[in-house]
Amino acid sequence: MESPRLLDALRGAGVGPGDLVGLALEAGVGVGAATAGGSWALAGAEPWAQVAAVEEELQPRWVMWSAETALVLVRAGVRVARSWDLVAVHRLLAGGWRAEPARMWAAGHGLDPDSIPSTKPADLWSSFEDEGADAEDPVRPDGHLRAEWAAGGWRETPQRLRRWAALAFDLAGIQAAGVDAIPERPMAPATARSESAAELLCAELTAEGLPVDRAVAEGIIAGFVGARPRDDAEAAARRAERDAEVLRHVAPGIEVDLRSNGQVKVLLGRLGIEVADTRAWRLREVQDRHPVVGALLAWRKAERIATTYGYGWLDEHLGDDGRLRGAWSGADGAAGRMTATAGLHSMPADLRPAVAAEAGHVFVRADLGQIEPRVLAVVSGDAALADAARQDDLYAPVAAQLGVDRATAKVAVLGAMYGQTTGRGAQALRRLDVAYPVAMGYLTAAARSAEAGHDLRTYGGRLVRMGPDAPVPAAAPEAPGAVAARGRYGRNAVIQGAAAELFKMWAVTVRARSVGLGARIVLCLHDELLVHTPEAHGEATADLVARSLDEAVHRWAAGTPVRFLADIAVIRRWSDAKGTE
DNA sequence: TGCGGCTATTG
DNA sequence: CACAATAGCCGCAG
Repeated sequence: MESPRLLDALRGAGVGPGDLVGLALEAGVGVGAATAGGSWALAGAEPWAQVAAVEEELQPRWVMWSAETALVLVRAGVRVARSWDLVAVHRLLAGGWRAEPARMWAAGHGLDPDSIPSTKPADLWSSFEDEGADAEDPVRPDGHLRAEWAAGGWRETPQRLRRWAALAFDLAGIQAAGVDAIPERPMAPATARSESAAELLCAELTAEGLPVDRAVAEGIIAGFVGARPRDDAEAAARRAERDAEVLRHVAPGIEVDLRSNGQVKVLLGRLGIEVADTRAWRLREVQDRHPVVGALLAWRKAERIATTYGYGWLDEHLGDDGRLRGAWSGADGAAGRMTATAGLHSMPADLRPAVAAEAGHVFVRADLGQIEPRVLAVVSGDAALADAARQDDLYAPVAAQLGVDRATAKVAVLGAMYGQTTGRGAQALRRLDVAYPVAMGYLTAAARSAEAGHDLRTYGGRLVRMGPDAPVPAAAPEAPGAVAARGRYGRNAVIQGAAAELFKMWAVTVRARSVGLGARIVLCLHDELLVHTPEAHGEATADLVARSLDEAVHRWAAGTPVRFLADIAVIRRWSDAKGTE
């Protein structure tokens, strides 16, 4: 048991709730901490105990270089309420995805990222630069972080942890000034705090996982691909059986690799069925022409389970404790939605019955209705659309305004946000321009700016990079359609990105308010939350989720007439929830 | 072996 | 089949 010496130091320095405290820690080495009043180094094998003591007494805002620090804490059983995540805020300020310490440091100090020193020994220039310098100083004479420190050298000694924590504290101050200095985006400081908390949530999601009932999952998988094969030979036999079920519909002796779309297309051609490609919706159109088509569609579904969501998937990602784990990221490289590996965001609906609350627990499932058009109403400031967004069903008043049916109105609104220019919604789109000129103008301005290669900022202040190294056109920039593709990307990014910001604000509010109930968010799905909570607290958690939405909306868009509605249910299995709209 | 294309799933 | 994501397999270039 270590004595709470860090607590004494920070208390002595006058640290109180919400004050920034730089933090760096390494198992087996110790912990470093820093504030404006000084910095401290403490050796110790389990440095998180020091952090836990400070958290309990002082509730500071911990400055972390990345969510890796949060993951170390969570895995040691330590949860902190507040953080300033340098990676999250860097991505907000600078856009893109790359956020190594040296890059963030360079951005904060106005240094050219191309001049960041590398660790390569052949880098003579950086060796020259280092001559005569103190290797214990993490900052080089030219202002860059020393490569050896950034590559992990900061972990080596308590003294280095102290310096690393001090640098984090300094960089947080620079970033905070940066988010305060975006006059046209007053929400940016709030977004920075919310995105930081989202990184804490991601660390918890990564460490704790999603409750999955293994027996139920195996039963569902067996229904598609049969019982678990005992060895490779049996697996190959099962695979051959599935293929044979399709091939029995064609002449014997025909060799077709069903996994090769080219060969499938040739096969269909020989049967007199010409298709442009072999996508499922196209195959469905010609399903009545030959029985092999239906068999092929069923085969595709089973094949997907076999290859992606089968026994191998369970073995790789489902722990003995019944938790399915993937790596969570707080913001993708584009507009800032949360992402997760292990297929957590694209698990087939067929598998949802396997996502089951543990004994003595229930799920609270909540999903936002029509979040994107409601977000459009807020961020564009369109009074007419905001008026429509007062209703439970936004599309009903829009349809009445346009003089079209609801389905057409919905397609048109979604088309406007995605950049669709053809099809059923095209005519209604022109009516949208007349009825909601402010909202449509907002989207058009984003599209034009993106087409010209100008960066965008979301409502919450996230930079969406549209320059030469933007994530979007991977193909030649002047290829036909590339300009239009940039426009669609930018048009959508300001909506999807703002929706992601609101969603995360909701999620971290639920996280903050649910501590006393023992409720835990176990899945975030862009507009949907799944919360695992003790059975006795199901209704209380549902109320909390609803109140948290009101609180988040109030903070995100104070005074807006736009309503954000959540469908909330207390359930035992994810599949118990009614289907989405 | 790496990468673009195709396909499927989710929001 | 518009916007975003992860993931797997095929076919081809190096």
